[in-house]
Amino acid sequence: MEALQHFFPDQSFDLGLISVNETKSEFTGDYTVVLFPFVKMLRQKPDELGNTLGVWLTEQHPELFTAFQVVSGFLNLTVNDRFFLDMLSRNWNNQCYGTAAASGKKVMIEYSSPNTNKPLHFGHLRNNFLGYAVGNILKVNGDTVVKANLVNDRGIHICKSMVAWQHFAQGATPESSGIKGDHLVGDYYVRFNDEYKAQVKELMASGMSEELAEKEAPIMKEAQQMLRAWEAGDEAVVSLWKQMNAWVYAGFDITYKNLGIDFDKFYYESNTYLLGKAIVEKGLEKGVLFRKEDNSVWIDLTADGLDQKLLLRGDGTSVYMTQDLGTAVLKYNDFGLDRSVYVIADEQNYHMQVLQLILKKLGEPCADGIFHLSYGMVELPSGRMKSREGTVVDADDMIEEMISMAEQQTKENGKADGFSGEEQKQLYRMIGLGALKFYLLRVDPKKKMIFNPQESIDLHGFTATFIQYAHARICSVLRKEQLPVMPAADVFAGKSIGEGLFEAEKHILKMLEQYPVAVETAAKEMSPSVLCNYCFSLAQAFNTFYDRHSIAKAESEEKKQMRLMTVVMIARTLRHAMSMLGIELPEKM
RNA sequence: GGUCCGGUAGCUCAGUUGGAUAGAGCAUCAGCCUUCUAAGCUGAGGGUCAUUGGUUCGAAUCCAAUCCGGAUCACCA
Repeated sequence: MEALQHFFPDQSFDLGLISVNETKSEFTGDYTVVLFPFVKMLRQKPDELGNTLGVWLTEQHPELFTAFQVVSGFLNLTVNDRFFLDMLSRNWNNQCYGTAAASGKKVMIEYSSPNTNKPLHFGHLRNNFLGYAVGNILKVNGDTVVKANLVNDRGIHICKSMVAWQHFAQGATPESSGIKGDHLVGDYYVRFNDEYKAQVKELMASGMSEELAEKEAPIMKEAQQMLRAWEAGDEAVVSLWKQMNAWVYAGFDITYKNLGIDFDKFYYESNTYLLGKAIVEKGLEKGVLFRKEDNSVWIDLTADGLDQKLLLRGDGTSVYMTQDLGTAVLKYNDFGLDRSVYVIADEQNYHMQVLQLILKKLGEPCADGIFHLSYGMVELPSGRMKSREGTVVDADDMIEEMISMAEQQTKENGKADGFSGEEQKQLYRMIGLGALKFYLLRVDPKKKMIFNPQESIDLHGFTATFIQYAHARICSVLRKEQLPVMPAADVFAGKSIGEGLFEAEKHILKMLEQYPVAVETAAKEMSPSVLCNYCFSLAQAFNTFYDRHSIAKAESEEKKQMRLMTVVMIARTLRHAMSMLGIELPEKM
């Protein structure tokens, strides 16, 4: 690209017209320049231009290009092997290859954000993996990243669990029942709903309308009463609330740890739910917001193609949006953020659009940095998961199931023979969790996805296992062969290398050279799937090479050393990329 | 009804700012282990890129309309 710019010293035309692509495999060459864009400008036939350009490039930059071919409007350039070998000698042992220089930008990524009335389910997994991975990707790409979790720890949902616990638990605790805290609390949430349904049914049987029965069910009134007591600071209620939330957090900690996920900062809605009112007051003064007759406060977004939105109830209490306004400003003030990323399902697209627009209208500086990383819902083959219908797949169960599937398949293949018990356990974890993470991250976030249990445990093809296996094969070779011991200069002085890389070798080096670009793209698009695809292709390229050429019995000592450097760099790159996704690679499998 | 998102092989998905004969994996079929790990490799079949029109040297990609699927438009969070 840079070489090309010198060919056109005349800056009168747009250099953006130059487009360079990788050459398709059916043609000879490595990179292709598309000639059509220049034709008009230079009034030359494409093929003539291609020849002139090709001759010029190979003469001026023999260190870069060794040959060219012009095929109907496309200039295919063959890159000098030396270029790739230089890249290899510079980077094969570079721990930081792919890590970008600090950008000076501060980014917060909020994800997970669970409710504290029930355990995490399968739908949360996509959120958790996505947030964790994107946070890492941004970090590697140079940003300073704060991983945040906004815990939804208050509200009617938790009161429901509390009421049911009071009625039915007879003082059961996680310790006394042996049930994980989040599951225990979740059980009483389910119990509440059962009881509520029964009461509604009963009231309707005695002649009440459904609508009225839903309002009058005693257990629901009790929960609402409890919420009011909580907001009034009632000691007994607050103390029960603290206790049950503590159980849930202990449970979440275990789940997060099992998932390999962490956070730098926790926000709790019980601390933030009152924020935002001051912002609303300011908005009223500025005249951006208006008050209706019943004293409720609204913003009119109809001019922007949206609706009117409530920001404060008539009685002065906040709604969801009010809290979110407050939290957005709080985050910004806490860290001085350049960007604030929200990992939230696409059902909240409208909410997030409105949130950003309101902040903008209020003149809040945090508005511009807000980005909604929206992802599609995870559905089962039978349709959408519904907690009320019991079709929810529990996250803890899912993890365990994946690990035991991994164990079963590993044993069937006899792959863990000679492993110690502890090594086996670790391996099953790596494979099971890796498969799950990869399965959820390999698809573009904004597409909704169907979780197919059978497919997710498949360990062939486009999976984490495939990549882990390639890594293990490399480690196996490196255990037997001496790491490159010759100085790079000596290795590459050998004529046997300079005279021609095999296609499979060159393909790998070309891919490795492109790794930093892949990281940059993944960061720019906030898409871990870019890395999934990259790693799969690299592993595939390695497998092809491995099948075709021997490392141990290479054609010359220099070539052997060069191949060892190459596979070291492949393994390092795979680890670097996969660790951003939270996937570990075993040395043996 | 308004807004937003999606529609690519039987299935699940890639496809950079428009570029050559649209690519992977799964599934199906045919080959490859006395030699560095066969959870692998090689090959075959499989397509009206939802439909129609437009923009141009050139469209899966950009524009318009239509069809199908989903989300959302709460004094729930």
